[in-house]
Amino acid sequence: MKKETINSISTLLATMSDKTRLKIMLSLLDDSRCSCPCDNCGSCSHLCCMISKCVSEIVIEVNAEQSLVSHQLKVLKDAGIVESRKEGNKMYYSLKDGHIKQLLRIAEEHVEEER
Amino acid sequence: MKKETINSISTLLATMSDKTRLKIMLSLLDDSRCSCPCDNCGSCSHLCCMISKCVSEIVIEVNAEQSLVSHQLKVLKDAGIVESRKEGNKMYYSLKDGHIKQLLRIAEEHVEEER
DNA sequence: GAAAAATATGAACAGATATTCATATAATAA
DNA sequence: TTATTATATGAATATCTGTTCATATTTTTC
Repeated sequence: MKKETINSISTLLATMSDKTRLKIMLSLLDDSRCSCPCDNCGSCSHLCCMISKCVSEIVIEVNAEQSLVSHQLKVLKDAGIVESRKEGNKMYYSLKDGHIKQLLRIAEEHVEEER
Repeated sequence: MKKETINSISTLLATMSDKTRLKIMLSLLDDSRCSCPCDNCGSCSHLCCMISKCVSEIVIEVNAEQSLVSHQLKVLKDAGIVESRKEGNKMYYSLKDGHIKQLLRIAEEHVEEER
């Protein structure tokens, strides 16, 4: 495997491992609002199941300071994990692709089986 | 999601994100010696595809100091990512389950698509 | 235009951890 | 028994980074 690939995987996993960022990602794949017809929303990786939330919503859900959430959203965006769109003075963030969802699901499976 | 689960996922991903440990894990899922009949060894998560290598083999493959490899193998073992068995004065390590293989494969897919 | 709301950013600090060096332990060989 | 090989471990250091605080920027509302 190429050195560059190893570096990228390392960065991806390190970025995903922080607790604050983990909570942010999990709040972005919460499918409570999802209307995806796949009947499998909890575990699928369809982009249509990716919801978007503005910063202040995320701040409430992860129960962290606004500046911290903004800092970490920037880290997630720079890592290519989330994307954003502006609407008025609000900024909406969402997971960028289904791989993140898959990674989180498998990681959860793993730790659940470990106990 | 439970706080404890989030903590465990965080620890798992942080443990996997270190470059030295990543190289160790990748060397343990290298399937060049695998004789699995599944015809899908590169991407399957069968335990029969998990090979085991002794410390000195790993040291050569990841090109790191012996003490560093031993330190990181301990971290991986404590995290439940690898398991070990002793044979004479050699210690053989292998990946503990298929989830790690899946996580690495999806992470690799993700970073390859990003470029 | 001024105030308020929403978000971003810079600097500083504290805590964590990867790496190295030296050395210890354990098993094998001579 | 002594030497050698294989692995593990403890301590120290240096680097990295998550968090906080203060403040800046941008948009909306009054």
